[in-house]
Amino acid sequence: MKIGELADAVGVPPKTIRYYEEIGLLPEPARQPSGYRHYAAADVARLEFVAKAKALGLSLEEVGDILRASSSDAVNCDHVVGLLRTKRNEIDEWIRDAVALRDALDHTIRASESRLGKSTGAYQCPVIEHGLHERALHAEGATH
Amino acid sequence: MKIGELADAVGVPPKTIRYYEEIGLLPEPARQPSGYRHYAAADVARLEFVAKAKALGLSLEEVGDILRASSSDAVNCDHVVGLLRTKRNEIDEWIRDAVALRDALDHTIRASESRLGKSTGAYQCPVIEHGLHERALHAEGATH
DNA sequence: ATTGACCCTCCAGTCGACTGGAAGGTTTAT
DNA sequence: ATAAACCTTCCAGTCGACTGGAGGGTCAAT
Repeated sequence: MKIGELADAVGVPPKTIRYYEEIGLLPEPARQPSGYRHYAAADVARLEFVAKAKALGLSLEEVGDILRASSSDAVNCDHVVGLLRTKRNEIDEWIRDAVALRDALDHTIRASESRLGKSTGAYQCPVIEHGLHERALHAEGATH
Repeated sequence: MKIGELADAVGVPPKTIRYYEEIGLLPEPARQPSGYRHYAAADVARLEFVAKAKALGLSLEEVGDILRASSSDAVNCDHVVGLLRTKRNEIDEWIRDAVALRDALDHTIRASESRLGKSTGAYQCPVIEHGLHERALHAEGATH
């Protein structure tokens, strides 16, 4: 299988496949006499795994960790599960921040609507004068 | 007020303040004869606004939009509220994706725990063989 | 034989929000 | 007077995950 076929099979551009190889996510494939990369079924599986893990929100580095952890001879993969658990908790935290942020914006918007046009301060805009200033304090650390 | 004092007052490094000036978030300040930037109270307010809006999850570009919208002579700021509403909806979408992702990981983790050590396939790891593969389909588009 | 689609490598650029550092001028404190 | 701590500009680098393009080789079909 050539790189374009692998690309079509998995839905990942050839450039990206070469990039994954470069950063060590995919092993260096065999080469045809022409120099073309030659892939086998196992490569489809591995690339698919990368694509899916990425779709699940893991970074390429994390995917690499998992791949390295799981292709070591160990049958044990506590390591991998631990990684996933850590990731899960990170996402959970992120959700909490995002919910706080959304709620802060809701407040800001509602408050602003009832005050529209009644500005007095420097920015001529109640959103800025009243809205964000106070609510922002509750959403700190929500940047991500 | 010199840049370092403004920096201390708001908790933003001098470098970052110069950067904000460069990209137009802050106006060019007055200069002392020495060439040092000279800031007034209004600059503290504006920078604080930037910092807080950013903490609320807005990009610097979005902050710039708001600042431009609100410092135009219009008392009306439907524009700003509209911006916030759009942002709110975006965040809401993130949250839905993230929750789906977290739930997928929960499933994966629980399933893996009950299968630990019972691997048969190429990667010697049930997480990869059984876990991510199926669940990943439900989490597509969750990358952010 | 020639076109066009593919493949190769290598280098550079993108996005956002900074951050680091060099080389030099100024202010403040001792 | 001198050192430390500040300020100035400008240029380059960082992170992650690619993407674009130049310049060239190969393969399949007409």
